[in-house]
Amino acid sequence: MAGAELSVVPKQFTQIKEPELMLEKVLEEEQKEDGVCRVKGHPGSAELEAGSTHGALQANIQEEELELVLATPEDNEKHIVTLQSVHFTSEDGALQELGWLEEGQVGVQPAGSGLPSLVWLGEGSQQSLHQCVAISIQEEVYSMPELERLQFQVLEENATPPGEDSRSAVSLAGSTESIKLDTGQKEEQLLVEGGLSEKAEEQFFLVEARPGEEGRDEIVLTISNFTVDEPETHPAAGEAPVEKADETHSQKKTKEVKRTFQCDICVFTSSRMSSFNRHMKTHTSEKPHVCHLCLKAFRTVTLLRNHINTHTGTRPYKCGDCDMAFVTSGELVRHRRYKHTHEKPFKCSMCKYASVEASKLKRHIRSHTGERPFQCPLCSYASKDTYKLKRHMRTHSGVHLRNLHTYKAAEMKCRYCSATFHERYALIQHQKTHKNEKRFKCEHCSYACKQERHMTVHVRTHTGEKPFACLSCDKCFRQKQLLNVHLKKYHDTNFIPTVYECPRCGKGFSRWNNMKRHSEKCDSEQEKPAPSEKGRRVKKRKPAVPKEAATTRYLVVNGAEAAAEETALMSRAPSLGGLVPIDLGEAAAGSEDLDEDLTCEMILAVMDK
DNA sequence: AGTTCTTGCGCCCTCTGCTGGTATCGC
DNA sequence: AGCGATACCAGCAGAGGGCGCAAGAACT
Repeated sequence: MAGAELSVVPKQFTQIKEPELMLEKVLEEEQKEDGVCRVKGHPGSAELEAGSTHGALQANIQEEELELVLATPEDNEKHIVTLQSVHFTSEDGALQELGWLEEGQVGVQPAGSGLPSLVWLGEGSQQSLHQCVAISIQEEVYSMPELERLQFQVLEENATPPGEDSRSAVSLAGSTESIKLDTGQKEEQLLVEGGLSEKAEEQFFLVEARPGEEGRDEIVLTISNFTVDEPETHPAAGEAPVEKADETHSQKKTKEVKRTFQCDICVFTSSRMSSFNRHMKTHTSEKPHVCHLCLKAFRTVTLLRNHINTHTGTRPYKCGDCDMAFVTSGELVRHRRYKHTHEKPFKCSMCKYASVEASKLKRHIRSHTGERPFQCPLCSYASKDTYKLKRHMRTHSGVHLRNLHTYKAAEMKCRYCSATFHERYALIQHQKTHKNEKRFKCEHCSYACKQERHMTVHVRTHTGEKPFACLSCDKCFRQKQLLNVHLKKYHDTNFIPTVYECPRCGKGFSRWNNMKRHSEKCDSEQEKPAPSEKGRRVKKRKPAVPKEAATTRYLVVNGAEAAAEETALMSRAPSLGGLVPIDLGEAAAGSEDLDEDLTCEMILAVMDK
């Protein structure tokens, strides 16, 4: 922005911490015939001009007023303007002394005015199609938490109705999150005044608050015009901006005065009154549409109709290629993609994966990024989706047994039979009886198993089938995993076999249990065990990796609740050394929950500590 | 205002690979 | 009988398929 000169308190870009601090200034706009929008502002005297590939940008600052002139380009396409800031310096105090800044304000200050520039105007960034304003605020002026409520005055394009300022209120829920800044509250007021018709549309702004450059105590607010960020015209990262194919459409879009209906109860916003009204019903218990068959009530006719279809079995959308039928057309389309057309519109950019649904692609991408947003509250495990976490939580079920014993008023039905239960534990125990059913029985022997795949493998022991052949030698295997082990062991030159060494004699073994068995014998040969240890039953537990001196250490606490608390704490902080909390009192009482060898381990651990 | 299309979330399932424990086999 | 290797079994977790449903967006 060479040559730009402004000296003004540009309150059009003023942010005010609280509503009562809001400037009483109202922007005056003049709609000029040549499509130039003049915005009258505040004292100053300077003039800024900049050429732009999209059009001319002018900011005329005269005494007592600032005029920012946005000259539309020849093709009337909305040009892209980027305002970038420089930082408050130690001289911001001087600015306040000069009356340019009220305390807690951020002003726009032209470069080259002899005072430190606060914001300069730049032509459209080549990297972005967003119309945006970036403002940096020194943290001494605002801290992130203070940015809870800001008031912006935004220069509107010439379509803004005269007399309507575009001040917008925004609440920053999170200091580092992108949020929508909208004019909804203002419009709500205008609606009361009858100033806007319902057809008027909102203008979205995206406000991002983030810390500034490293080493600088600043906050950078970037205010982006949402309306120009059309997905169809938004270039992918790394691509040069492309001219909009439908300029008339985009121009219309950007020139419309938009508004938003914002829910006071949740974060919901909508551009349509009808959607807003429908949403608001979700916050009420009003369910005027009652099913005549079961008296269940619903908010909308459509929901009731879908519900009644579950009674009647009505599924109007029938698949032409199979017997499936669905309540909605969308379900049918999705079904056809899955089962018949195999159309997968959502393609992964990192691999060949494609999916029918966007959510599946989103889930898939986590396998590339390693993102695991779903953290287990009891251990370090984190999952990529909710179901896996839910499945994982079953492994903690023995710790949380008491939670399973709450009486539930609603009956819980067994998924395998017609039995019902009011206690979750009883249900789970019952379902286990189904789970342990060995439904798959061998035709050739008495072997039975729970899973079909195991039966498939077992049957091969009768047929002699070994479908997994090694390509490097003639060996064949009944199981793929055995082939894999073989390949690693005999044909993979990089394969380093795991060796478990006997801690007594150092002899190596390929399997931990063999080493363990050897070690016990080696132990008894080399040193006679103490009488107390002689009768000790060896507790079986999973060997740690590596297998060197895998001794479990116990943290002895007093009371079961304390033990549970410590367990939770330890699981969240593996760095604490993997201590296993255990209730000494319960152990001493000889609880059935603690076997004798565990007690011995515990005592050893106490001695160790 | 009603209807239809689209989107997103959640739930549950299967398939698969890996790993560990146990049983069995062969030397 | 002892020992090592192999076979078998089972559980957990990763990945993905398929569907139900609510709600937003678009259309009539």
